[in-house]
Amino acid sequence: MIDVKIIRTNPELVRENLRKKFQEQRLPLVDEAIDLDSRLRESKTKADTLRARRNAVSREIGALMGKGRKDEAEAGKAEVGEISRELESLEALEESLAAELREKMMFIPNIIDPSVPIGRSDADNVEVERFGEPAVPDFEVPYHIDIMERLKGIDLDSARKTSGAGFYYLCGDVARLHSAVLSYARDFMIDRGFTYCVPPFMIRGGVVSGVMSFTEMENMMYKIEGEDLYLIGTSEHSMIGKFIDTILDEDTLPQTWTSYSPCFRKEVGAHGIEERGVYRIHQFEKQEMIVVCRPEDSAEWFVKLYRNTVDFFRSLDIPVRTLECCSGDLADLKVKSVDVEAWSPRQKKYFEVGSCSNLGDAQARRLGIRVRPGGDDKRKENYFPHTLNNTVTAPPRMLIALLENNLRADGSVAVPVPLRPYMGGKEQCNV
RNA sequence: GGAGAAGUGGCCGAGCGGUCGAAGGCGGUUGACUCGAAAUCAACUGAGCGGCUUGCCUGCUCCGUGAGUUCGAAUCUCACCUUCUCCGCCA
Repeated sequence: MIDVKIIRTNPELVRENLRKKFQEQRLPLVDEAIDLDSRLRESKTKADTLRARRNAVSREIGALMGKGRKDEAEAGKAEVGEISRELESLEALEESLAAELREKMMFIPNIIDPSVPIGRSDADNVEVERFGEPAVPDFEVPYHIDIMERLKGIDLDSARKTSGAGFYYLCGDVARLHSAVLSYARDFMIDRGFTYCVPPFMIRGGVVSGVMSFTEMENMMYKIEGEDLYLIGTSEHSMIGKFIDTILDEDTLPQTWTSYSPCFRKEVGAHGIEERGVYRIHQFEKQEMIVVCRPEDSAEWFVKLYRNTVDFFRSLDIPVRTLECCSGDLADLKVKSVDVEAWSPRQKKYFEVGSCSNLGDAQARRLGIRVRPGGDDKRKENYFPHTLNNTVTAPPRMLIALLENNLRADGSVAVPVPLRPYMGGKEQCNV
């Protein structure tokens, strides 16, 4: 959600942003918001005046009662009664205008960074940089499920019976590799100065609507029946939500956290659940990183964050590239976003394994996260910090890259050196 | 799950129908004293939203959250949330 003041003072910027995102159908929202905003302020001024009068008269009644001047007090009561009746409808109007405005504002996307390439869909995303040599072995690389099955590492049939499509049992070495990747990712980020955290896996509705847009909420979140609780889609939700309604001292910034959690996603409106695979599923686990920082530092943190993921994959010798999300593919809350993609020797192309986003102050504004400026800061008033989030690694999807890139001709899979301590020293997984 | 107690500003803590956005303290900022620091003294010091004469002006809202009673609610009533203590249960 952007500041109403931007719409009030610079509506053309907001319209231009909508055009850049190919959301022309939302252009009318700008004028509607301007209109609602001015009507809201007008009715607020009116109501405030009435409230001021009511407060004054009520105070007088108190004084009169004290002096025993009952008749005059009764006259005051009558006036306040009348004001209250008048206020009733005015306050109802105020409330409905505010709700309507908020509703409109929720659908006006965040102002994207000037560096974001313009494009309609993910087909227009722009490759930024490649890291490592994408290699294709001289034997055929099977589908990842086949690799896993040969290692007796996956049971999708049982999962379909217990839970349906989009779930999995990981077994044996594959399951161990899964845990090893997460443990290694955790320690990798701790070594880079991030604080490890295991957050709640369920959060309240108020937090959910603060960290994501309504469409995302509809399409992603599982709700717990009969309670105001949702299963998190990523630990980013709990980790940013952690700061809801708080004022942070500036010297506690930047907040740099690396968190682990299972992630639950309905994947409605995405590309659907994959029948045979662990690429897009309802449940996975993820090591995440989040940063809360001063607005002027967020661009720098953004680069640092996705470089962490690149370095992580490179430490496992998996070739990756970074892909800049174009304007039309960028979620409404985001200012800028880069995907990290890993090389698939089977498909001979890169596929998404992580996503790094700068949300600007959108989440902070929705959640009421503010910063109290420190001594040397020129700012005098509390301000909204910027929030960023990025994937370190999300197995089992990440396992696809790991298995494909470390597969040998005989079907065995080499365990990359950094993972061996987490695999009891094991150097390979045998068929 | 059951029984009690409690939630007030950055923190501690008083207030328990009107003069309360809230005593007092701590912390913070500024000034005085000092070569400087400490100590001491003085002033200032919550947030959000609006208005215009943009002023260290002015109005509204906020004492866990939401409803209600009342001319008037931090203060009374109800529901919910959270915390603490005891019991039960459990990893």
